[in-house]
Amino acid sequence: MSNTVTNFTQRTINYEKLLGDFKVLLKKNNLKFTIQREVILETLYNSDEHLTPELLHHLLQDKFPELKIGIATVYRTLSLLEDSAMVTSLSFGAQGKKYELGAKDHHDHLICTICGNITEFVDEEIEERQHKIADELGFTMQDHSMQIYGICKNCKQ
Amino acid sequence: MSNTVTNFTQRTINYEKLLGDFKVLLKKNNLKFTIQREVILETLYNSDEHLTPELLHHLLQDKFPELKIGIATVYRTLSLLEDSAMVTSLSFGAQGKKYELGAKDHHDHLICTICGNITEFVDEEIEERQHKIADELGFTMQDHSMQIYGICKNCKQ
DNA sequence: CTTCTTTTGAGAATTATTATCGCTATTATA
DNA sequence: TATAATAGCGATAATAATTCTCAAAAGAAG
Ligand SMILES: [Mn+2]
Ligand SMILES: [Mn+2]
Ligand SMILES: [Zn+2]
Ligand SMILES: [Zn+2]
Repeated sequence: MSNTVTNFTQRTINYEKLLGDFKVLLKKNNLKFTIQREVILETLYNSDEHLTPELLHHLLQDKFPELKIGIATVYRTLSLLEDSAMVTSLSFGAQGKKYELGAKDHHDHLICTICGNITEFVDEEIEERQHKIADELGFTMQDHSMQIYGICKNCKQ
Repeated sequence: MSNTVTNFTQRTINYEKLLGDFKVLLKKNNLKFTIQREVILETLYNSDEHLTPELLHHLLQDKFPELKIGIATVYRTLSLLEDSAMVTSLSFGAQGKKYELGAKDHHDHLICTICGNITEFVDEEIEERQHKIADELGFTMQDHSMQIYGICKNCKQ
């Protein structure tokens, strides 16, 4: 059990709970609950992918054309959600960031350098070592991110 | 020994060797050995920091004002060096990349979220686990990067 | 409703990075 | 060393990603 690599695909929180948390957060900070913020949260929730702001914006335009959500609102809301730790971002070697809802359990990423696909995993041994290392070096650890780059099964053919 | 966290500060290659390698690399690819490429390599070698292209450009302007090195040359040369695996880059949550000479041994990073300082470390246990994980998931691992974010000793006061 | 405040979309501005181009420096070779 | 061929250079224009500005619209509270 302690040596296995686990793949996450399941959500660990339901949408109603998530939305409730979001509303509480907003109220606590004197922010308003807007339709834009709601549909952005919902769209993130319903996506299993890691989304760029641009891709998220396209999804929103497709699903909610009547709202005409602006790209600035997407950026603003992603920042808000990230600051509140409701989403996390992943920055790649090259350009841009990708966001995902943080309502999943913590995990790290295996990224195919050819097709760009991302496999998620978590390894308890590594998680433990990270804490030990931060302690030893006098850091109060807040977060960490780890990416393994390689060529996936498909791309090896 | 196998449970210790090691801090790297020393170089593992001397400059003459590095420069020789660079010249070989250039010749092999029909690229020319220019004074700009040389001083960029030298400046990277003499810096212990992780440099942004912009900061590197400033350093070059200070040390070699007569060359009037352009920012485009800095970007071009960093890309060349990265493609040739002579430097590696680190991309942060927010904006931009930072580069460092890859002539040091491989290591990961502990980054202070307040002052931005970077501590380097390597942990053999983690390195091993990373290989195992890639194998298990059918990836041919090419590289990896790991950052631990936290608050450093100084900033805790 | 009315008032007060926050948020929004559009588009301008900014920042980081890359592309273009005419001139210059390097390299190979005679 | 002189010459010719070619790659690299700096300046600057162009792009791409992100942030800012601002007037109008929407949400919260009473
Ligand atoms: Mn993920
Ligand atoms: Mn480093
Ligand atoms: Zn792939
Ligand atoms: Zn610090």
